[in-house]
Amino acid sequence: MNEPFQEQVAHLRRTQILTAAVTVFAARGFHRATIRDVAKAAGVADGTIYNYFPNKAALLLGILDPHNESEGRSDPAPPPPDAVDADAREFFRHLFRLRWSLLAGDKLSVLRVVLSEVLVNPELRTLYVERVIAPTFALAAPHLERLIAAGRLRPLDVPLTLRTMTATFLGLVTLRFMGDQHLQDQWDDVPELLTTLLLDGMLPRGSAAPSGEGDSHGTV
Amino acid sequence: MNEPFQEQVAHLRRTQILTAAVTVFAARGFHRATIRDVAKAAGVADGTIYNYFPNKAALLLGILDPHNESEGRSDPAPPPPDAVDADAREFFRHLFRLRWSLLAGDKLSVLRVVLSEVLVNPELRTLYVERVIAPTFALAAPHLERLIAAGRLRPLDVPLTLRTMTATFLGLVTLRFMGDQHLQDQWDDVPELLTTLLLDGMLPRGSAAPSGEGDSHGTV
Amino acid sequence: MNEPFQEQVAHLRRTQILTAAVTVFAARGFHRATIRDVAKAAGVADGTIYNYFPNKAALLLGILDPHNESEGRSDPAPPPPDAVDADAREFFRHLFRLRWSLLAGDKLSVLRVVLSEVLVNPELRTLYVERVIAPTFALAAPHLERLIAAGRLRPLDVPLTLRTMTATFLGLVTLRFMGDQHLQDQWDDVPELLTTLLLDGMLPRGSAAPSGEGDSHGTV
Amino acid sequence: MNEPFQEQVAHLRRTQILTAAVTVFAARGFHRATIRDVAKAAGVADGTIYNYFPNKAALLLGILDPHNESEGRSDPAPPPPDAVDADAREFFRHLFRLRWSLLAGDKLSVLRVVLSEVLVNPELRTLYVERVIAPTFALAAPHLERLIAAGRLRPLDVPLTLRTMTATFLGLVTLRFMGDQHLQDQWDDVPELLTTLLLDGMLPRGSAAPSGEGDSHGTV
DNA sequence: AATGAATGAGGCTTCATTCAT
DNA sequence: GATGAATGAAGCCTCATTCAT
Repeated sequence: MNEPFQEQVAHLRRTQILTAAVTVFAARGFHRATIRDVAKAAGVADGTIYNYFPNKAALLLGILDPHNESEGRSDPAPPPPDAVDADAREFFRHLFRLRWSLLAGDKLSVLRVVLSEVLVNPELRTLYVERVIAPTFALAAPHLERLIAAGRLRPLDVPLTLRTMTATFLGLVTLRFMGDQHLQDQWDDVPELLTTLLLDGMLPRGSAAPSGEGDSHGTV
Repeated sequence: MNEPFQEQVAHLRRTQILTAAVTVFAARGFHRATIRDVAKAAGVADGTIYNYFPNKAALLLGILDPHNESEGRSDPAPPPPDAVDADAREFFRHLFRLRWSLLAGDKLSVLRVVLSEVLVNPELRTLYVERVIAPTFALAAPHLERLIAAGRLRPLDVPLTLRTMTATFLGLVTLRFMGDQHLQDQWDDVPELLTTLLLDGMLPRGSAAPSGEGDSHGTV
Repeated sequence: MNEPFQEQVAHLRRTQILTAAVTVFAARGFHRATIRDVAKAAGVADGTIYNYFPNKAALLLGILDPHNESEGRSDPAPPPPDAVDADAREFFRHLFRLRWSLLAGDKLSVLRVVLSEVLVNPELRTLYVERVIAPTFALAAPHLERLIAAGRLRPLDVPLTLRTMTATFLGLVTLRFMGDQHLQDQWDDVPELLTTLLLDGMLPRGSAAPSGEGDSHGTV
Repeated sequence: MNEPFQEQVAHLRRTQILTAAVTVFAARGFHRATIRDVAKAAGVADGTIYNYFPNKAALLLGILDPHNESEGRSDPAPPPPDAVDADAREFFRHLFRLRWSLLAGDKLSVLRVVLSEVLVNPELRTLYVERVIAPTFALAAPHLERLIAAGRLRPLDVPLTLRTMTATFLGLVTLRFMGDQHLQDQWDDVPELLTTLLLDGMLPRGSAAPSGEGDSHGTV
């Protein structure tokens, strides 16, 4: 009866520390940030952190764990118009906008640090794939498949296409991290651009199809 | 008469150290790698490294400097079929394949470390943008513009499109670094996929155009 | 209630480290002494020192700071017979003896190191002048001036005379540091000698005055 | 026949290196100065220095060795009016002025470094005493003794008085090194001041003698 | 004898982690 | 559980010295 209370306190302390870690890591990067930095930002003593996390790396892992979300963000979020019925274009526009909107402020800074470390730290990498990448794929794949089945999309290699789309997101964020001015300026236009680009391609409307059979699309 | 010799020796030593750095950084990451690691891998004493580089970070910078390429690779490379005349599709296919082929073995490992550090190290970031990203854009932009002018591509926001394409590359590499099995298996199919995806989009051939004119999608 | 205790402990630790530093610096000199030496002498770990001092040089500065005196020595010290009324000779005798007595044991060893470093380290130099030299001048000047005003001393260039007197002290200490046997043997006679020398000069009593007019001393 | 030539070359090289060492040590201090600094200033390679000096410390020793004087300075110098006959005052005035004039520019800077190191380096200390201090005493003592014997000076403890005088010089230089403004401004007045102060003392002319017995000095 | 690249011991300092209070 | 001082391993870098050329 009392335990739940204790647990809640503990949970809050964990969250408090993780929040501080997010801030500090975002500001200084994982390696430059010290445990003391995090402790100060969290308003606790250095040692306290070790009551909740076995070591510094665990803070990074903790950040990735949705279980530790600071607020009970309704993660599922406004689910995309789960719609085969809807326009495919509308579906992707929603999807992209949603993803984009999730990348605000702190999230973006964290992503920078996580990406940086994920590239180089196998343990974190595994976790990141498990916790973030794989679920994303798992979530999106059925949609794609249904859209294809419904003929609203070309027959695509679903896994590879998903990866490409995800890659484009990751890459755009990366480029922005690198200080790209264009991206910074037109950041909010990106989802729209992506929608068009991915759905319609770069060729002029009405151009030849891939292996360009003259009539293949005339009938559509 | 003697100087050139000494210079060559020095250049070789530099290269020797950089090569070792590449290996070590690739294996352990920049932060986990110690100067001693690099020195050992290079077969020199710790101090020797500092005869050629002012500090550890300079090793990373050195890796980025094409001036330090181990072999005098004819960097210009087989220039893409500089062709408005050619098929746009052919152009991109070449471009993608070329870029892809440049990302072999060592290069890939280096990219991992560089990316990781670039995300978090402002100095390196600047250098990377200057040395790698910006030149890439500068090189590709005219091609895109000409293709658009020739009506072989839709009127696109060139800078943003370039960034998206680059981003997709970066992102795919990143995903592969994360151990993605699909990408690993089908790595060589990626250029072809990209060509199709970017040129034709995901919609079925003959589908509606971007902002849908009157009838084109009325049937949907 | 508890804080004062912690503070006291911290103060003690500081003192403990400074004391060790004094010993080690005195024995090995500042440059030859390592942080590890000091740490061992203080019975703490290397890192602990950095909880109390930002760097090695700060140890030296700390030594100069009277705030860190190991014992709460009643610094004001037996003030010299603040006496114009008293014999000028008596005044200086007291002054010299006092100064001399302050240069005992540890103090002397510290002075050696400090002097050595002060000569060459601008930062320390500034601090030393501020903390030690200037106060000494400020303290002594009024006395001299009063004695002169009272006609007990010749009209002297007070600042320059003060500097000369201080210089003589510094120089004697320096010579002793150089191992001079005579000084070592007659160390305790120095104050008396100085008193006589400075007050009466080296000329035989009754000799000509500076600009030596024949009769000026005939009356003596 | 050739050897003398070789020797001369070697001597010149030695001198060249020592001169550079003087400059560099004066500018950066002994510890902050590196062998490379000296080598560069001398226009030779690092290793060359070790053909002439066994180690870095030897450079400092070499500086003290009059054998290595850059130019054949007429060291004996305009010997003071070796004069019992002369006025004692004149003798000291000359002496002080001479010593003072020797402390110009480079010499002063070197003294700073040497003093600093002498205080802390036993080997150098010994050498300095042997080469500089002792000879000074040896040179001056007879003069003092003769002056005393001639009744031109009070009966003084010659060794101790000499040390005091030397000390005053050392100390004044030290104070100047510490940046004392007064000394810097009135540097050239110092010899005169010293002459007066040491000969006549600080008491007003005609004041009481040391332990002031009326007649005690009438007989001198 | 001159060179200067190579050496590698050693220094200062940082900081993740521990643990007595 | 919380604290934060203490710890000490480890890293980067300097630089006196050596030695092959």
